Amino acid sequence: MGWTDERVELLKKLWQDGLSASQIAKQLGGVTRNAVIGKVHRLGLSGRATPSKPARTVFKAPRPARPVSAAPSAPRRIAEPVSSLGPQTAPVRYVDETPGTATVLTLGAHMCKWPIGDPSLDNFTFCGRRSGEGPYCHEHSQVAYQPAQTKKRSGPAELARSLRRYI
DNA sequence: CCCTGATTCGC
DNA sequence: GCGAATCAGG
Repeated sequence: MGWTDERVELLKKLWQDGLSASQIAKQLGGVTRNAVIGKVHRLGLSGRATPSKPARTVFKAPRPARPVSAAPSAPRRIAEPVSSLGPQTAPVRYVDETPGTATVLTLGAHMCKWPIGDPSLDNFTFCGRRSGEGPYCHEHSQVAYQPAQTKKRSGPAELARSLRRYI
């Protein structure tokens, strides 16, 4: 298939709508994403808010490093919250609150290590509030350590299946 | 390994 | 002009 006026027009539209090359290729049909990209370049279109990519190549925000004052040795291990429990865990609705104030650098021994935000982003922080014995503060502990799914599901079949996972 | 766009280069 | 192969990155 060649690039008819219609197809080129559609390509332009989709590209500037923010679709990825592969998505456009799939929608146009008969072309690969390489063909789409090649055409895009030839048309002089390029640079665009790409989804799923900050597209922030060049400058990489030179880690300013916060003031920091305490916690000379921050714990390395990052505890991860248990999020995969049974189906349906809507009840939990703490969320939001005050954004974490602790960074991986300022995170102290007795600070809540509940992750706030996307760890892949640079504004990622930890809850940072006081934590007791465990790694999390009172509130986040409740979220992290939910009872192993209360009632329901306790039949022989379920039990057998759940046990098999640990063999 | 999935994805993204960018570039090259034989056709 | 075209696009597969390849590159560079998240």
